Amino acid sequence: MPTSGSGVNKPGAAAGHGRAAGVGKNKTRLTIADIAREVGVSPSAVSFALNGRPGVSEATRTRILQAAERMNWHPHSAARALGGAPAGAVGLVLARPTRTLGAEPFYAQLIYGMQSVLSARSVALLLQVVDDTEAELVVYRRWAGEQRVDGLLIVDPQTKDPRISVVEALGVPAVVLGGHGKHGELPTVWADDREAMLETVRYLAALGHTRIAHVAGTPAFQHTQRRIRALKDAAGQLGLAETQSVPTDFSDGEGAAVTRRLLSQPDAPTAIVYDSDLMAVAGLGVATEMGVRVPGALSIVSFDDSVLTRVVHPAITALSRDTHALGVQVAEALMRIVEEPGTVGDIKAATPRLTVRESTAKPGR
Amino acid sequence: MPTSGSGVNKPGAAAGHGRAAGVGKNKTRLTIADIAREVGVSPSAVSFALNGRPGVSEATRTRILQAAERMNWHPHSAARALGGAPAGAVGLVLARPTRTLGAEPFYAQLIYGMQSVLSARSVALLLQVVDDTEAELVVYRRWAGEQRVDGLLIVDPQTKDPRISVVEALGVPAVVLGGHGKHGELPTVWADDREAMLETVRYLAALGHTRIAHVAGTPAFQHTQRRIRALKDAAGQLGLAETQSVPTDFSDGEGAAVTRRLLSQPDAPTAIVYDSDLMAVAGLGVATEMGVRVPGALSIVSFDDSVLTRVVHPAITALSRDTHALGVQVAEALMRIVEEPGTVGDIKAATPRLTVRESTAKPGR
DNA sequence: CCCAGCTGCTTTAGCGCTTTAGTTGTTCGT
DNA sequence: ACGAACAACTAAAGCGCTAAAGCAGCTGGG
Repeated sequence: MPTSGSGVNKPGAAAGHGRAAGVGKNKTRLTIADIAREVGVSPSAVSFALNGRPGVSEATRTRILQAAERMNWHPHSAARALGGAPAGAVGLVLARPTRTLGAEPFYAQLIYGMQSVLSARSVALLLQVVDDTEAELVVYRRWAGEQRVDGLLIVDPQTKDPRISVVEALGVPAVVLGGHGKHGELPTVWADDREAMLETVRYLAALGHTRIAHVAGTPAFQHTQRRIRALKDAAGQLGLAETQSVPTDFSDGEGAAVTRRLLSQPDAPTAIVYDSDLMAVAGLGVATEMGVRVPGALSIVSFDDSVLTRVVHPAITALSRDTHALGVQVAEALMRIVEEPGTVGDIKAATPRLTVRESTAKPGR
Repeated sequence: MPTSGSGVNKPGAAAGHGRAAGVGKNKTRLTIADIAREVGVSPSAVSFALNGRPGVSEATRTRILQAAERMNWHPHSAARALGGAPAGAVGLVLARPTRTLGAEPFYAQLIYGMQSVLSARSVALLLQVVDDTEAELVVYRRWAGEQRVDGLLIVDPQTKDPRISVVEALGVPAVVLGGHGKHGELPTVWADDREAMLETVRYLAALGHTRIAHVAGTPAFQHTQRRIRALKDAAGQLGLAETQSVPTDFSDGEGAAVTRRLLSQPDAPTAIVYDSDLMAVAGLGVATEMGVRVPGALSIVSFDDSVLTRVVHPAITALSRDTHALGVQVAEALMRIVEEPGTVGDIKAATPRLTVRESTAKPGR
């Protein structure tokens, strides 16, 4: 039912209708007609002047601009959009189970980075948080139908991602954040997770670790798969026999539970790589609780960096990247594809670099 | 020729018209006119049917609704808005220094809670992150001028908050999150910070603490002031001589620095209350680093709760509240004030309750 | 048997802006 | 000196939708 809950709309309530000619002018919006009257020209002249198009003399243009400024006029976004202009907004949908959401500073930083590009162009960000991919698709369809957004950012690409084809079919320009390849025609901004994982494992191996575990994220995510594969490949190259990847749902609870299980094994790993900072911190907590000294008996690496990893003790070695800068890159790509579709290819963001802190050391007792 | 008056005006000339309408890709939006044509009625009949207003028979209404459904039609939000309908969006501006932003799960949870109300009504959330209050005002002015939002949520009210009067002047319905009183005519959703602080101090005093410190947030925030005052009052009532509040910028860095300073004093506090979970964790880190045992030699309480406090060791005693539920309350108030201005008064949210974990105990030696 | 009073539509107007097609008044080329 | 080219405007149409007004056809009270 496309119609049912149409926003805040409450047509019935408006029945009272005080538009009578009698009483003082009801609060009307300031329009270009007002400016036109003020300056003594036609509305179209005002439009020309405001949009920097030819058709008015410099003198008139200046007078119009000054009047608009003085009267504190702003274009009515709906009126512009109706004429075919872009909506002036891009959309971001976050599909995350409640618990984990918000624990990760990643999206907040990303959004902040995006804003520095968007707000410079006066483009708004429409944000929606939903429960699952199904709900996400509904939002995309609605936004597209309502012409609310000019572009979309799709995050956390999955291995078989239904969103790609839906968004492509809707014809809304979009950028995928997070993985290389397999996004239909949509360009992607991606970081080299594989290389990052390889670097991490090489480092741990160089320290002398052979039993390395990987507390992974949701297997449905492409980047999870890539990291798992990278670990396996690295293990092969370096001759590490006992590596393992354990999938989780990214929650601190599972991170803790898996860590407890790993550390209880007869041949417990001497190093654990966590796919998120929150899980790494939770893992550190478990180690402390079990009396496993970090980094003495266990080295810990987080695949994501943030205040979290710095604030705990010992501070956690992490793969850090400039999330703010990533947001800038993403937003720029998005603006580009909105303005000139087809001109944007895949963009490689900086590879996360290992920031060594206090949680990693030679394995020993 | 059902509707378009295209026959009236120089039919020949219309052929050469602007858009590449001539050949092939006729990428026109689906409009109610299309539905009207399909069903064999006028556009207004379609409008009536879709909006559930009288003026069409039930039979026709059904046919129209089915056609709309089948053709997957969605109302063009700009067209509706232009007619005077609400924009179908509410705005939230976060003014925060980069560093601290994102470290706090609070806003993510709040937004998630708001969405459960907003998305049920198909109202979008416009989010903007800015550097300071000045920039925030600019955004409000623009959004109001562009008629982009129907309502605003103002967070972190300050002691002398310039935003209140600006927003009131703009005439945009708004709700203030966070403090009681002094918001002009704007209603507020507030939690009883004072009571929460009193409860905390009473608890600590009951444990036997007399030297209690408070690592506060930014003094400009109303809630910071309220907490500082509450601590002072509690100290008076309970006869605690050496309490103190130290303002910070909410960052983990200052939280750590202040903690270090406090613990280095000759008569170091035996309990510290932190205004944010991030600072509490940072403080815990400093204590660990300085060899001050928690809770043995120092009790720690966080004024905000989240995964953060649970994930560290020892887990931190915190004032917890249901942020998601708060988001729901806020969004409901906002929707209400948008639809029926004047009917919303101040709303008191649940008082944060002390969740005792492992970081608090009797003061030790 | 006429018309007030419905019901169920259609027509028309208009929201604020952009855009295209005029319409002046000037200046220039020859 | 006279039309052409141009500059600087104005007029008007139209984007998709809602809402007020209009208008057929029917009903039923007098």
